[in-house]
Amino acid sequence: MARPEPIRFRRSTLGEDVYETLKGLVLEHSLSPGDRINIDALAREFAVSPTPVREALARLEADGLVRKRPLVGYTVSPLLTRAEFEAMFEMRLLLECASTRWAAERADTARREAISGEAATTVASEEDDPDGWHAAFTVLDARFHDLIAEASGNELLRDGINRLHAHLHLHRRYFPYAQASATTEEHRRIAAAILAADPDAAEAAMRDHLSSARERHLAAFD
Amino acid sequence: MARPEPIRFRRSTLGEDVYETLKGLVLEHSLSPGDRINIDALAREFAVSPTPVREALARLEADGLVRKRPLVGYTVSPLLTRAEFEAMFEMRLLLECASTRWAAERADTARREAISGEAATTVASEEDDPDGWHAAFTVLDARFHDLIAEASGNELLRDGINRLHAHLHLHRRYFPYAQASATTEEHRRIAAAILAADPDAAEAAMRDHLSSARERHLAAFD
DNA sequence: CCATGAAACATCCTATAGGATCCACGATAT
DNA sequence: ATATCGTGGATCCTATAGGATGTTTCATGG
Repeated sequence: MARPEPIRFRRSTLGEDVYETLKGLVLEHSLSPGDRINIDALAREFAVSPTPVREALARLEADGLVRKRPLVGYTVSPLLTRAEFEAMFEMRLLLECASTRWAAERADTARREAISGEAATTVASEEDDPDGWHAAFTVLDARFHDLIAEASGNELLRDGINRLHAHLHLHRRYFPYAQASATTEEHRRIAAAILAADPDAAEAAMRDHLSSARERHLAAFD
Repeated sequence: MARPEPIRFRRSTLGEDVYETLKGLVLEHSLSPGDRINIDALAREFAVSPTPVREALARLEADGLVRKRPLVGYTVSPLLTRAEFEAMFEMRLLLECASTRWAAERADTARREAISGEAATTVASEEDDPDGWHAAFTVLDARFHDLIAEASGNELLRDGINRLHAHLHLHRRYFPYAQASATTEEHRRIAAAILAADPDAAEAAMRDHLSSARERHLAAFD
């Protein structure tokens, strides 16, 4: 807990900036799951008053990233249990498959090509910074799935997927896995099916991808 | 805009109570879609300070019930457009069908019977209070779907469904429809299939139910 | 040695006040 | 008449301070 950066920001409102910053701290594990969050301490650290911090925490709670016990305080949400993780992947399977199918059915040409382009992109292999590499890969993965969700044309679906992605990201940071090559190949297959406007193939490819990803991640629970 | 109730509540924290109260006001249309929300005025009305009101609004924004423009103010979220409404029902179809299938597959006996019981319940037909009757029917419907979602054993799924229900409710209040008898019958079929542990039949029944409901609601857009 | 109760502490929660920003209105120039 | 600019008012946003609550510690009795 040593981040004595005053952090001078002012994009629009302090509450907004504190929210984004805090979200980043949680997602990159500068704040660990289970940690208690001292509002006054955070306020001092950010050189702001507790008021915008409270507002940011209220929003983070709605995202499920922090938990609140009234008159006691906030804590960073604990890591998913195995059961919760399985439930999360059930939900992902549901949402992502639909997202992919609809993208294959409805997306305009520009979006289809954008998805293919994203799938073709690979992370520069900086061997000297495995941690940074993993982060870059995660960003790439999130963007790929979000592009598909956007192409599905259903913003509620997109929101739901992104909401899950935050928790997936959280889990990944704790149990990084290195099988990125398989993931990239699976992404290419999905993108190809979407480009070909083949909903069945696209959904099947996404289903395979998520099933494989699920297996890869489940190893962390052993 | 005349609700001079001081509102003395103290369940746990003021922020929590204000959140629940405001949510109720929006859902029952005491605050109409598009209305500007004056933080100070609300605080005076509730006899609290603006601070907990802000916190409640931050949470409501995450629920999608209010919209925020930084440095300008909050407004009640506008009613769903036809396209958004269709997207919402697409999402509902996805989530509720899975919810029903899993409930039929996994639920324990007690929950199956609870669902059947809820489906068998009918709203007392108070002819003198059609508005109250409609509200009661809405509550019944929400509880039925939530019971199934709970029985599905996936809390994330349940959250997602309830999130959608808030918007459905909002739309319903503006365009009340009276075909409750059909709804009740459809509920019974779903409950029967779940009780019989027949996932395919349960999912199909839910699909029919939602398709019918979609048709009933879509009339409001003509 | 363990259980119970009370007091001190830390922290959260709320109210109030002032600075900052946006919007609306009106005046002036073209 | 229209467009542009400046001013006033309303409202939001943030900081500070004090009351309220939960937690912990420590002493006391069994």
